[in-house]
Amino acid sequence: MADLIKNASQQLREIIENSIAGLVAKQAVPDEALPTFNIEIPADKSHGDFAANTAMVCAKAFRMPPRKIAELICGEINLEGTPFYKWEIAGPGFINFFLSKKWFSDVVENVLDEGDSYGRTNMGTGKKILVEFVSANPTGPMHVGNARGGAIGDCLASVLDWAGYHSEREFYVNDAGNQIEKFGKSLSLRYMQVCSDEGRKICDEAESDEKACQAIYGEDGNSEAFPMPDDTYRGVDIIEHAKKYYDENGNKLENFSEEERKKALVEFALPKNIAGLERDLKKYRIVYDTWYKESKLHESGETMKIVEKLKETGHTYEQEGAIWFRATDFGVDKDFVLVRANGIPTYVVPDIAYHYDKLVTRGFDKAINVLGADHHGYVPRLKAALEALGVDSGKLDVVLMQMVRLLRNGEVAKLSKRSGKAITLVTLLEEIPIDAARFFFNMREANSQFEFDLDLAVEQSSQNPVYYVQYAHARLCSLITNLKADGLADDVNANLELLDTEREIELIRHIASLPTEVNNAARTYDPAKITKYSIELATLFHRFYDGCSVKNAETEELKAARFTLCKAVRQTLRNALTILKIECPEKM
RNA sequence: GCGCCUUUAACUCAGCUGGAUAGAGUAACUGCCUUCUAAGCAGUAAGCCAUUGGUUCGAGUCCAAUAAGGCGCGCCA
Repeated sequence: MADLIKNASQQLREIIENSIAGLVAKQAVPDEALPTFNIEIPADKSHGDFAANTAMVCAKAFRMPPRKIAELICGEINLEGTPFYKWEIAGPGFINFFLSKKWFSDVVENVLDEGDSYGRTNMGTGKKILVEFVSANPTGPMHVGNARGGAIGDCLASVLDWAGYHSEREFYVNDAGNQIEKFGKSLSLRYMQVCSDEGRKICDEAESDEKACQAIYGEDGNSEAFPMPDDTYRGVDIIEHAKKYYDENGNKLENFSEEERKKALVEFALPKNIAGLERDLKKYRIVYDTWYKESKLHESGETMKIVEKLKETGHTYEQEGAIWFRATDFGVDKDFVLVRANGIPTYVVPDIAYHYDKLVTRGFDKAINVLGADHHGYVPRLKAALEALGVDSGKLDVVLMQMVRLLRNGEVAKLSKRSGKAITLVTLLEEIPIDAARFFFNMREANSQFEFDLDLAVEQSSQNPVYYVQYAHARLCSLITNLKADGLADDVNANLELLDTEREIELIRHIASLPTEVNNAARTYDPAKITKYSIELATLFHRFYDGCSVKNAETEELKAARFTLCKAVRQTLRNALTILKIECPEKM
């Protein structure tokens, strides 16, 4: 798990600190506390591989001009035995350092040594993080927002894993509460329609089940043959469930009480829906460690226990028959209701119990929720309640994602091209490749509203970044295969210090930064950084390919060195794409 | 009304804890295939980093105000 960039940067810091200590000992500079200075990677490569702003931040404390300080520091430096071969004072007082050829050669070797685990770091020191994402309502199909949340959450969990955390994926199943009531009511009404003479007539006249649903739903999908009240789900999927139940069990529920009928239909349809969510997400390459059911919290009594616990904290009160939580005690602008006047808790209560379970009962060091931005108002409430319960609310982090707008022909697309129905996760994946979906949803950071160009995602051209990256991989594979066929041994012993043209150096430098980038992505909860990394790596490789022939290299030694570099590039690209769960085609 | 997010090239977006001349991809224009995959590469052009103040050696980055856009403020989830 070597991170050569981090190592070099740390060594550099020590070199500078030692140098200043030497100056202090000689009384060349005042014995002041050393201000914190930065070691950064300059954007402009002519400024070296690392730059230190030490001289500038010390100007005040040392009461000397920055360049003078820089000269003193450099006078004390001995680079022998370090990864650097020279320093240089530049600009207002930056000290720039240049990495030696040996260092670049070590990078390539290191990648090949570490293989499939190159890029992994131990930043997380095994801390347990639970990533909850999608958690779509099981009463209906997943929408495009869930598709984005799925890609982001899944890759985030993956990035955290690579950064040395123990990450788990979880789906919170809202299989209780009001929306399940609504689900039952909708199913019940649809079932009664199917049982009715008129409804069955419509079904019988239709040629297929799908047509039957369409007929009940209405020709244009809007005006329904049987109008449904406002507080019901009107999707075709509800009709399908009702009809399926009727086909399998007949009209036996017709004379049941409304409650019993709802119960039977929910028990029939809900598991099918949940299984459907699992199946569809799996197709999207998302596999959860846990499917956590809300109903479990009710059955075990945890929900009501949380209310009691909150009461004990003294931060609750009763008003108009309802139990309120005094969130204003925790800096939230409004109090909120925990238990309604009718005795039924609001959705927040099981949510509090659920997060208490994550952080206390199950002992995760961190819980991350990937949520739609429309839920942002709810986060401070949840945190306030956790604080009241003595849980450090800093352990709960939320990644908010903005809405996605799908574009087709430059216009906002609402309906699926194939089915003509609203675009769901499933219909989206029928329209565009899974690689493209996962890649595109991870091209932008979560907290930016973005436009998803459907035409571009299916396009098989250079304009489509996912193909651009995959093409680089295929090119590498073909190149490596050809060279092997040409007689190059897979384990050829190459002098990698021969790789010294600008394109080669740039490529190696970028290869070296994968561990750093993994850490950055984990620290900022932003897997899009890995997507960008892979695009950049592809660009640098294509540039290398164009400028440095491997097959026709000037010497056999150089050929072997470039061949080895190509293997390292392929390994690095594979690892980046593996984090994102994007396929690495060997041929295109 | 209160709160959160956003504002960088014609378009879509990067810009890590403040650093040197603000970057990429599209679109536009110009070149490069008898040579390892042209699904590629090189080049040109394109900017008052929304506006105004402040903090300091130094601001796209931090703070405040303003403007425009998105979202949230239920005994809905």
